[in-house]
Amino acid sequence: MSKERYHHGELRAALLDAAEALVRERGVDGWSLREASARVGVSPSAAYHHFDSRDALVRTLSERVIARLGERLRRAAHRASGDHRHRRLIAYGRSYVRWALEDPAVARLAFAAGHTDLRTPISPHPHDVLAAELDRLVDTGELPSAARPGAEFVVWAAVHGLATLLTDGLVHLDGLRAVDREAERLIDAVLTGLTREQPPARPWPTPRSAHSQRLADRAPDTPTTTTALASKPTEAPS
Amino acid sequence: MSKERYHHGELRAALLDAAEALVRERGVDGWSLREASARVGVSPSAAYHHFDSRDALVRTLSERVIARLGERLRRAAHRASGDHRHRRLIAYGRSYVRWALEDPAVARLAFAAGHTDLRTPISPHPHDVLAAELDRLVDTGELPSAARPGAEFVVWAAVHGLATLLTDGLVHLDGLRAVDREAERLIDAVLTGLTREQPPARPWPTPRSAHSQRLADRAPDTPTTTTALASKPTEAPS
DNA sequence: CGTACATCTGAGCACTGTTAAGATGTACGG
DNA sequence: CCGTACATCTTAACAGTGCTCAGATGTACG
Repeated sequence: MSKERYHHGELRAALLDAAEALVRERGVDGWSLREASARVGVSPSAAYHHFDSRDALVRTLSERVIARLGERLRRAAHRASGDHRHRRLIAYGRSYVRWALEDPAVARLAFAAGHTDLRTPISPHPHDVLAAELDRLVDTGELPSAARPGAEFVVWAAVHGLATLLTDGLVHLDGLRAVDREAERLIDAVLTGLTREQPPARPWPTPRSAHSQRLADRAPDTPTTTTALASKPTEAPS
Repeated sequence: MSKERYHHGELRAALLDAAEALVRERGVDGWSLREASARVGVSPSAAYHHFDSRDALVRTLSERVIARLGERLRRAAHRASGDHRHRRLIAYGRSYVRWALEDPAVARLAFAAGHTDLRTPISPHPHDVLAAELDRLVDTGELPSAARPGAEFVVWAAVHGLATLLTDGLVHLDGLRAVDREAERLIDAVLTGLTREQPPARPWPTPRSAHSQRLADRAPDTPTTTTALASKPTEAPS
């Protein structure tokens, strides 16, 4: 399955793999389509039979990576143990940040601008996994349901921000332990903050379950929050 | 000061301006050095007498933009009024997010990877402005001093994360009002969370004033947090 | 076996960042 | 007022890029 000239093969997947490896090795922009093609053993123009453009290739890769992250986050939350109130979400946050740090270039590519097609659904999207966890928190009474609507974006912002600051080199923490602690502290702070939130009648669309705040079903009058890249409810990743 | 062939002129500044405009118009990567040179009325290679590479140009621009943001944030915090406990920091967060949304491409460029030289000091760095505000909060007794060390990174992560999610199109809020409310909610949650933080003896380097957590003075034993792009205490921007 | 079709190749276009050598204007001591 | 020194900018060229298009090549299937 290696030496053979591709033809009826998995050129598409092979190109994605090569591109991902190149991003990992040389950074988000330190590679060319030609290079990926060459690495796969194919002429530069072959790629254009599988992707409209280099950008399309990158977008597809981004989606694949995000879906993998989503799966990882879901598993992390489900496996979470301990006696901390917020253990599941702390696991979520820790896993998110660790993922970004393990592969900074790929992480950066995943969320880079323009890769969000709004229309393309992503399998277990990190946002949806988070929303599900928050719903669970409401069910167990650990989060007042009044605080639920939109809470996903508060938590996501916090986690995503820490990950971004770290991968972009704006903040540096020495060692994985320090990173874990920081993530934990952040999640804990945000969640207790949300829990004790004054209820000054925030005009949010009525509480909903996860996988809901989409472009489609926006509340008509109030300003509405929408997520790019929503997903079909549940689905195993490739 | 216009038609004249540059020579003894401000080519350097003019190139930065042209590049910034191009980024604004066509996105972080939708422009070339040659184009910026042409717009300024100069040959492509002229730029190389002022910058080592295109990347160096971008780095310099990034620093200029971050410094401008820092100044803006400082002003916003100082001007803050109202009776909310966290009004100054809410103003900070709101201003940060608004800035990012006003000019998404430029904001993205500002914090993009590799532009952080660790060595180059940035005039009023957003991090330092934030740290100063947190110190103030401790002084007025609104934040327990035990929660102070490292708090800057928690708050920064939250704010930066919201800004990033918005500029990268991962989350969409309809209207500036909604954005402001979200920023407010986020800051408020994080700060109350930090305030009520259980004191499980977090091993942080002893509390310090702002402008402190640098590469230089790290606590020797505990994992240490350092910021890229620190700054001289105070200084008017160009 | 031969035709239809997806798949890949080769050559080439306009463009990029970057370098080297040389032209050009500016400043300033005689 | 001249001439030399120097910073500044230009011209020409390099290798490499994304992308297109006409054609070669292999694969499947009647």
